[in-house]
Amino acid sequence: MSGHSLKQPDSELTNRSGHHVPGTSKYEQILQGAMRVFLQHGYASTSMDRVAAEAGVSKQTIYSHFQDKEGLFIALIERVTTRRFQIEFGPEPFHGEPATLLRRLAETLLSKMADQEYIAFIRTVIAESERFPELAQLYLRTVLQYGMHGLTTYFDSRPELNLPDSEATARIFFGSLVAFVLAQEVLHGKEIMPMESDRLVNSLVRLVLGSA
Amino acid sequence: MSGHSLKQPDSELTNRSGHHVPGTSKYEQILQGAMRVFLQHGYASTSMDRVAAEAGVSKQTIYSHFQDKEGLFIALIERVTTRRFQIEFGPEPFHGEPATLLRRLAETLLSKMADQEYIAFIRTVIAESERFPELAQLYLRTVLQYGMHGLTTYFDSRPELNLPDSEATARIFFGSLVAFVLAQEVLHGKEIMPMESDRLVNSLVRLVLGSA
DNA sequence: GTCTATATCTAGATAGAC
DNA sequence: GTCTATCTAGATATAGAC
Repeated sequence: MSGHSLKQPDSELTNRSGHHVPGTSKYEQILQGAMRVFLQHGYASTSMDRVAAEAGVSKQTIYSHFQDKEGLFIALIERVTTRRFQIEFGPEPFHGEPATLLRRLAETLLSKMADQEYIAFIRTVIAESERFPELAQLYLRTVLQYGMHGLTTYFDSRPELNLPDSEATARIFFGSLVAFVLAQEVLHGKEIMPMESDRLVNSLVRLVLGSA
Repeated sequence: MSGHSLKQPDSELTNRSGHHVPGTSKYEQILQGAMRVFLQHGYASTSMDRVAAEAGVSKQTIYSHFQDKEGLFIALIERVTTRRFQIEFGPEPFHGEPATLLRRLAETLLSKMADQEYIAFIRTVIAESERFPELAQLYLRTVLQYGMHGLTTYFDSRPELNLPDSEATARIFFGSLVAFVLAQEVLHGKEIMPMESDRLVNSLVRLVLGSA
């Protein structure tokens, strides 16, 4: 809650205290351990002792690389957001015929988000979005905005689709998919109200193309 | 994590230990205090001391009404899910012309979810969905399933809408709205990628009606 | 049933040897 | 930079008086 801030410029080679850091084996080890523990139990329920044990280092080693628990958590979520869980839609994701493109986009997104680690990651970002609002916004910028921009631009290049508001339509497209994963996976809805993701994708593609 | 389970039958008049309970002033007081603290700070970061202070009772009084911290949290979320945050769509929510009905439904949902307490509530349910999966499912059943059933049935009664999959379409409808609130409010997206909710509603209504 | 006081444990963070 | 050992605060839960 204190003086932590998101680093953009120097994030790869040094941390705020100056002693550098990544590339170092221990540093990576700590982040790996921290990822498992934080994503599984959440910020507050994770102890530094547990992180140390999971990472196979001593607690003091963690504190020599990171300022405190908050600093470690921020570094972890930053890393994981901008690298591991950056959603790549593949090469030339926003080219092709509308029906093919939309279906491919939807299926790619759903398959990337189907991973258990990704589920835990989303849950954690949402859970800590009040304590760490900048991390939530980083997630939105990194993951959502790229897709939004690409799809909006694509819609704009296809006036024959007859979409009155391409940006709002892109929101509906991604929003439906994210909400589906949220309900089915994060909130354990698939056990009590199952639905094949194909049905969602089919209807979604058809709705968007329906105005043409 | 232990022997707690969701009570369905006796939830209103007794708790598991048998000494009954609601109606009691202290009991309500505790739940009120617990709501403020738990929804603001999350489960793990909330201390029983803080709940006691916020509720204006002693800690031991809490333990005489609730088995432990988990029991209190479960009772709280159950109560709040089934009463305070049950989304009512008003009288005869699923009657009328499609365009009017869909718009009214969307606007009702968005306005109910715009409340700060509701935002905090959703965040908490998602945050604790791994520790308390039954609470997440209770939320889905209570809030989502009612709307899903109503809208799906309505779609089925309107074959002229030409919707190939009414259930999937209802998912898209509610999903878009929930995801919008999640991005804009919970994840603080409105500061970095603002969008008027009217634009979403307009496009959503038009998409659904577009196949007709 | 309700309070004050307390037992017990575990957390984050640091000291000091190597 | 890395470890073991430790300090101190705050947590859950309980004991015992009224």
